[in-house]
Amino acid sequence: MSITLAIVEDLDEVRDGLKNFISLSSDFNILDTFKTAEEAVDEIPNLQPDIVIMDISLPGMNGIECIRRVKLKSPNTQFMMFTVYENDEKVFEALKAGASGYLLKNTGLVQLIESLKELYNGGSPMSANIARKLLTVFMNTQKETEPVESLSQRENEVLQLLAKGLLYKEIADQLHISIATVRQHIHHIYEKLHVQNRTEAINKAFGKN
Amino acid sequence: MSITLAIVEDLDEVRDGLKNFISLSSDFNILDTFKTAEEAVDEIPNLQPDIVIMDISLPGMNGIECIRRVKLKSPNTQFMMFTVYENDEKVFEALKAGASGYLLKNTGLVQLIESLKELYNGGSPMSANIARKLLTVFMNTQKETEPVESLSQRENEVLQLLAKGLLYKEIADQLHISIATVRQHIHHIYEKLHVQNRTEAINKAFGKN
DNA sequence: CCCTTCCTCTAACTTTCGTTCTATTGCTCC
DNA sequence: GGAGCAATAGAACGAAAGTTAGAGGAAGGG
Repeated sequence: MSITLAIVEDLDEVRDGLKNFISLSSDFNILDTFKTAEEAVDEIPNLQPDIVIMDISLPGMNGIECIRRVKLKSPNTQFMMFTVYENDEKVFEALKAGASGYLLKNTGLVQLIESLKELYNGGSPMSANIARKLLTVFMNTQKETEPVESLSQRENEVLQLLAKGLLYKEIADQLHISIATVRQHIHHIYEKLHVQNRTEAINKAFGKN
Repeated sequence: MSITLAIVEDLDEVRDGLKNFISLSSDFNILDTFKTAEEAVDEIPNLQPDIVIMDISLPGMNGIECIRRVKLKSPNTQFMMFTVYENDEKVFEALKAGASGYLLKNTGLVQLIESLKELYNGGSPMSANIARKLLTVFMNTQKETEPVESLSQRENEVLQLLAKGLLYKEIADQLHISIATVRQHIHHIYEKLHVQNRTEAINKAFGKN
């Protein structure tokens, strides 16, 4: 019941170092290693490994695009990023592409072994710095709705019609009030929701984001 | 330059075990330990520790509520959850309350020491299972709405930005094209969707109504 | 090679949106 | 019996949105 692996890493020392160290453990079986994303995309679907250890910076196609392509033909394979990249863009792009683990290259080899097992068992091992980035995004999406002063009855009615895409004039006619009043209500709605226009108000009011 | 700590944990063996083990390291200075959240809420603000190790299940007030209250009066303190709870609700509640680290109690003490240092240095160490939960939420929030067919690739891109409430100018900047072109695309979008304005287009494209 | 589609752009509009200021009425709360 | 708020409204103005007409380049199919 050993865990099958593939490694994609262009630097010879790193690739060989990983291979040699991991091979010491009987829990793992390294099926193959690759120097380029292109080779990996061609071959990994034939191997269907449990886990691919993936670098980001590779000559030609990068590791993130490599994940996208391999994943299509090897859907049960999990990807462990192992890279020096720590900037938000790369991290989030890799995770969106389908990486389930993300370790920085300063991670110890013993820790890497442990993390591979955790990944195999359904966890998402990641360096603390990476996890913090993810947590920050989480906090931003989950942050409690700030004390938005609730809209008045009339303002809610206007908002409903506004969300349908009606013109101010149509809203005015439907509610039997003047356009000037509609403008007033809408202005208040925008103030209370802290937005600048119709679309933002709709998104905010009906939790789209 | 040792890291100051407080521990909130009701079980004597666990609390003492943590205290004794961590005390072996000169990197840490345990200021005090607490058996209940109530005591912690009263005393921790006076201590202003760098980190609080927090259990969730406590007699009386639970650890999550305890974080919320302590955080108000000790804003620079970071919270490391150390608990057996692994269900989504507790995990997310704790993170939302302000925990920056989350370790399950099966974590080794050596690993805990390491994680405390990472937390102090701005990371968010968390058990792989916890990170996976966070990653799952991330993936759900990041998935894009599927493209509306009949619209061209470019028109779909414009529509996505349009739906966020961006100004024409902002859309133009983001796509690196002129405002005039944005107008063209949007005009075509409206034609194809048989609508007259932004809001109707959004409703039609993303089956609101 | 022509035809079509897509993407890009200029230019000159009209219409609608959104802001700001002011003001009246009616209601409630203390 | 003010103080405060919700709803109403007019007026004037700048800022966006949306329309229309025309045109060129790139890509792909018949």
